[in-house]
Amino acid sequence: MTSDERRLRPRKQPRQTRAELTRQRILTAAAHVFAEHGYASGTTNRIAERARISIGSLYQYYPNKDAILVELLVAHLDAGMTAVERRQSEELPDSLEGIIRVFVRAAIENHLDDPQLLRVMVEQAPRSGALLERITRYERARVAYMRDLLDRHPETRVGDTHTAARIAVSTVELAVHQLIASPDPVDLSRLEDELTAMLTRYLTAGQAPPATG
Amino acid sequence: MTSDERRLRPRKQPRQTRAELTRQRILTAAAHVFAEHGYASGTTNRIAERARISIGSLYQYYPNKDAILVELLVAHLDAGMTAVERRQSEELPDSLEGIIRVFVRAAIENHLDDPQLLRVMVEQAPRSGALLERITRYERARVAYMRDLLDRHPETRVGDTHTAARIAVSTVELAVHQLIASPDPVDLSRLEDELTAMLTRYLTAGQAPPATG
DNA sequence: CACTATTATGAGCAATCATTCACGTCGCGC
DNA sequence: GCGCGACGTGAATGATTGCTCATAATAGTG
Repeated sequence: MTSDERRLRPRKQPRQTRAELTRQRILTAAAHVFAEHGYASGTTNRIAERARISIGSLYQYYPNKDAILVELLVAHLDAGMTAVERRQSEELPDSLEGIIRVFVRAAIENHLDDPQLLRVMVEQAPRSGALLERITRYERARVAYMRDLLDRHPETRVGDTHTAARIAVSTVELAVHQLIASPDPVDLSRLEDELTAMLTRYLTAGQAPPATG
Repeated sequence: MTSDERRLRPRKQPRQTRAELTRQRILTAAAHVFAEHGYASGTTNRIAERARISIGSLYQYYPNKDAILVELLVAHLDAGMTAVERRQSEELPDSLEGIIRVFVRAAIENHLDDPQLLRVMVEQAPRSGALLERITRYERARVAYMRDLLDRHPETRVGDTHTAARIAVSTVELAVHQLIASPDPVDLSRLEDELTAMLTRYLTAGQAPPATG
């Protein structure tokens, strides 16, 4: 067990259902509070108040404030990864455009949940070693997955699939994030179409797939 | 004068050169401190210490901590806007690709300065009314400028130039930001080429410009 | 030099926050 | 129903922070 893990893990494993419930109350309360006040002003006391538990109980399950945000973030990252993988294996699109569209759609849906919270998690999360490493690992996994898709697909027309994958992953993630959280949000289906078009044309070097009206 | 401006403007107009120098010391010190510690931990006392002035002097010129970051950010935004406009009028590229490339290059150069500080400014800046409105205004100006270019250019092949401009501006800004600040930064000239290619193919619907090898 | 406006100082205030700990309350096996 | 460990409580603590204000130093002017 690293010192980081000791600093982020729950201090106590719940043994009664009562305890598990309290843990959950804390998490949902924290999600609301962070989304509304940001990380710095999302105080542990506010979280406890919203969860209707005492501040002491909060510290029974989370050793410090960071650990709460980390748990929320990890849950979100996990959800994102599994969603992409599940959908890719479910929908099995043929064309590269279809594959890209699945990616884009997954990203959009992943951001609909609670854009405010997401913003806080991505931008204001404490950049401590453990979390940073975790995020980097997810990022790499996504890029590797994308690169693999590109390498296998015959429509791909880019020289360096690694760089292309990085650009594609970043672009989807960030553009969706930004344009949904914007004060004047774009139309979602249009966003999906445009991003899909942009990336597809980029990755296929603008060559239309064979036999398409 | 709005209440926001009263809250962000310097408390006192410098009348002696000594004062102007102090203001400048504060700004540069703040840039370093924010870049190194982030906004929350970049305390006013630390800034004063780094600037080698007393904390009291700092508050002679900035009514509060937010105002310092705002001044840094506004300076950056101004530099970005004028750089794009200047270069567009200097280089006068014909093809849409050339125009896009100028955009991309300007964005990249704008980010080379101090990526850490930029990150803090973009992500952790206080989302107070005045600043938010200011950022939004700049964003709109950039989008409008881009849209105008698209509307005028014969190679443009997108239906909704407004949405396309929003996506293009966001993509360039964010991807450059992310990929330069990454722990494993991409090669800059490659980034320029790839982003230019992606956007050009998107905006021209993948149709190569006439007479190009 | 003397006088005033401008600039500089830094100890200290008031507020906030994360976290602790000594003490209750509850659930469950016997 | 008793005893013990699991769970819950919240006033209190210690540290940090943004910012003020009474006072001192300095520059400009005659």
